[in-house]
Amino acid sequence: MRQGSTTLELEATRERVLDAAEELYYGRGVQAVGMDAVRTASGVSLKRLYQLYPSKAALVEAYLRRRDARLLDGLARYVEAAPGPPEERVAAVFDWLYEWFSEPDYRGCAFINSYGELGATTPEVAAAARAHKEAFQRYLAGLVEAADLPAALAAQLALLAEGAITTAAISGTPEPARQARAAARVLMDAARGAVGPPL
Amino acid sequence: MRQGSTTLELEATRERVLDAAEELYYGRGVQAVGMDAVRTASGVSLKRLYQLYPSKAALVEAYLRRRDARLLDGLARYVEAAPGPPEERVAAVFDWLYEWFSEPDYRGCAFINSYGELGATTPEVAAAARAHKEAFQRYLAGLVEAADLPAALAAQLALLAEGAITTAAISGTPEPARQARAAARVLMDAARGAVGPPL
DNA sequence: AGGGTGGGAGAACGATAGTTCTCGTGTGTT
DNA sequence: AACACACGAGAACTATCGTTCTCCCACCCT
Repeated sequence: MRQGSTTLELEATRERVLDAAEELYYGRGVQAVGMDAVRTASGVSLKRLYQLYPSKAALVEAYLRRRDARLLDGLARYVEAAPGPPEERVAAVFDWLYEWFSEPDYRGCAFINSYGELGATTPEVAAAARAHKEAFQRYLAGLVEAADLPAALAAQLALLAEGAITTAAISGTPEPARQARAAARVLMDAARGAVGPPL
Repeated sequence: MRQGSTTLELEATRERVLDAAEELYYGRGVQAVGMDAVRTASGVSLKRLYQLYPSKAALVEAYLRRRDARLLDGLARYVEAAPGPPEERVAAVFDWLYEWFSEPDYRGCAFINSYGELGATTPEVAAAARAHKEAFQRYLAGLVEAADLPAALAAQLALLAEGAITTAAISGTPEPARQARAAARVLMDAARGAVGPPL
């Protein structure tokens, strides 16, 4: 424990590793990326890498955990900054999606991708995907409630968002965010028009 | 070309191989399944396997091609059998989804899963996913047009369906099909109410 | 009946990946 | 100044996988 081993530097190295891992895993898929690629991209030696994360599985878990937190934080910050009535905040979710889809390296939802790749063989990955989607739904449900809209609307809006996420990835255009936003507005208006039944 | 080599038997063996490959690839992910597992599951020797499909990539392509055809055929047959006005056929799409999601081994859309796993490294897989989703959208667009609904509705209904597909996979329940169906009906009603603008 | 051919089982081969080990070097401590 | 430790670079080890090869048996035709 001489030099470079302060807790702070350790944490900074962890971040560097996660930065590299995230870009590689998200961009190419988890299985397609070896530990050596993470080492090269991060500039952290294999030895230190395995000190920080005792196995690739642990690194993958950390990648998903951080991505979950960052995505939801980013969404919340974006929505919080959106002006207008609560209903407008719900619509802002889809604007956020549009910006996300427009990023040049957009390749869909890391959790859905990981689920398809590893969900069947690695229960932790399946659990991470479930947790992430549940957290997203909870957040949406909060917005829906704040807008005084029926609770059942949240699940429907989530479906639109999820559909937009995969459709944008596969088709390669951010347009699905717009279509989802328009559909969301129709659903909200309809729910407003008749508060009780139409679900 | 003696025995067992008639074109018919060849085709039957191909189907056996594809049956095994489909179950394994869909259930565990493509990368997680080796050629040896396909050989064991199908009972077809490695030599014959490589005669029928010259590489794993070729087998994967055949798997996706057949799955594409079967899914869309199954959907079309289901919808065609649905009684009622054209609008009811659109709703039937979501009933079909519900049945699909209820299958015990349901694990989401093979194309989305393959895209997440291999789309970045294997352009053929990305293309297959795109083609499949486009075909699905085209089919939906046909139903929407037959129901005299605005064309833009098709994309929105597709988003609901896609969202339901991944949400049902990750959450493990078929409920998203119901929620999507309800939302679809609201969208259709709204489009009917005001034929031109609300898109 | 006998030989040649097709086919099956599984070994073999080369590549890749996850993980660990070795070696050399530089640095802080005594 | 010398030692001890930590670290980086990369080899090494093991397992797995895609693909091919070898060996052998059984069958069909003459």
